[in-house]
Amino acid sequence: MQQEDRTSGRPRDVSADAALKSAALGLVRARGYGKVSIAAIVAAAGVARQTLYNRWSSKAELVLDAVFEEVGRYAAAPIGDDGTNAAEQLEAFLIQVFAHLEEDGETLRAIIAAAQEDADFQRLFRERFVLPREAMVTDLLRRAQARGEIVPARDPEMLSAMIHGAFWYRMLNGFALDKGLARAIRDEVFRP
Amino acid sequence: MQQEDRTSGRPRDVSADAALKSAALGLVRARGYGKVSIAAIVAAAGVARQTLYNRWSSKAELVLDAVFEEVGRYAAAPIGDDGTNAAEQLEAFLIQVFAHLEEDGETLRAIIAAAQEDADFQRLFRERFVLPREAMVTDLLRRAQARGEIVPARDPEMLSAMIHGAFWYRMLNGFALDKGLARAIRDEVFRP
DNA sequence: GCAATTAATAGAATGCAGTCCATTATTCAA
DNA sequence: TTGAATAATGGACTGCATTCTATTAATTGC
Repeated sequence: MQQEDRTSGRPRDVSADAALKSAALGLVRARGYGKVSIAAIVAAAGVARQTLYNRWSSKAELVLDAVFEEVGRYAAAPIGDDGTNAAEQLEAFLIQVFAHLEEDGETLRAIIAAAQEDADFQRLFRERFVLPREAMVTDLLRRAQARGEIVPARDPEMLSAMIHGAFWYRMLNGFALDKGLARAIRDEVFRP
Repeated sequence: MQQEDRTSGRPRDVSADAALKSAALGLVRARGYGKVSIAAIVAAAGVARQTLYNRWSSKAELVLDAVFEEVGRYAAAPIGDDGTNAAEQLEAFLIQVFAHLEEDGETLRAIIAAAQEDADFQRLFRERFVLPREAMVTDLLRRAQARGEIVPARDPEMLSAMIHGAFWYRMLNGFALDKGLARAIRDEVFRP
């Protein structure tokens, strides 16, 4: 989605944006990404096919916007530095993420797949979705390191990649993401 | 690919198998998975389209066979327990894997993508490719644990998932896999 | 009003994976 | 030699994402 202010010409129908995102969100959650066609989305939104492609350059981009605009709220704010220690914070974060992925995990897998087939989309997804979430964990670990809960020798960036990697790897290979996994990751990161 | 011994009927043309795998391997490495069509593969192999689908049920299955039959040799044998310690063994394993992925990383990414869109293929890929490689690292870590190089409290399975996860995550997000990454993973696993 | 500009629309066109079909080929068993 | 079984083949067919085209609609500056 790109915007630009023009001085002449017919203006964009702003309601089409919301109609398309809403249609995409509803259909993808109801039927699954692979079962939803562009034709179905534009029919549900009541717009022409080209209207979609005037705003997004692929189905994956639209769905990224639609599903993860709402999800942008989940874990969008940096993990709060509440009274608990970093181990508790990390486990709580993972439990929250896994709970959301019960709803949207199939869509996230489809989006990761789409990113492998389209370099532009890969970049968009990385900047808009992946890196911000990676940074949340990195920051959590850095703060913990500053407080002495993690020894200075460890590398928060590498740890964050290993944490995210662990559940991506499990998810992409068809395993469920449950509280046991959250606990196991926590225990490996904060080993005694 | 499934086999069955029959007592009558025209036998499979065994040369078609090799011709198809060879054509797929050459084309995918030369042009990239996404740029190679089924039509191009069967034309290069000199067989009819249906002949391919008599043997494999999708392009992804054929390419999995074609590319990773050869690669089955790379890191196929359990990591040798040579004189070195586990940290060295892990780093050497990762360097070897990353070197092979310089050639076939794009194909692996395409195969991971295909696995997200087809549950049957996901299972095949997991059993034939993912789990054996995961087990190699798990075994390495278990042996190291038995020798006392890793404290008993740590979980080799979780560690192995974090190790593989770390480079999958990096690879799927468009980052290069280099010796620096191998070293960083080693250092995090065998932290002082 | 009129020209220029950009959007929305319906529908056709393209390219590709995977399926279906009719025909021909090869083998085994009787 | 013939029939049953299965394979190979060429080509048609389906479903889908994405692009292209021609037409109509809404806007601004004159």
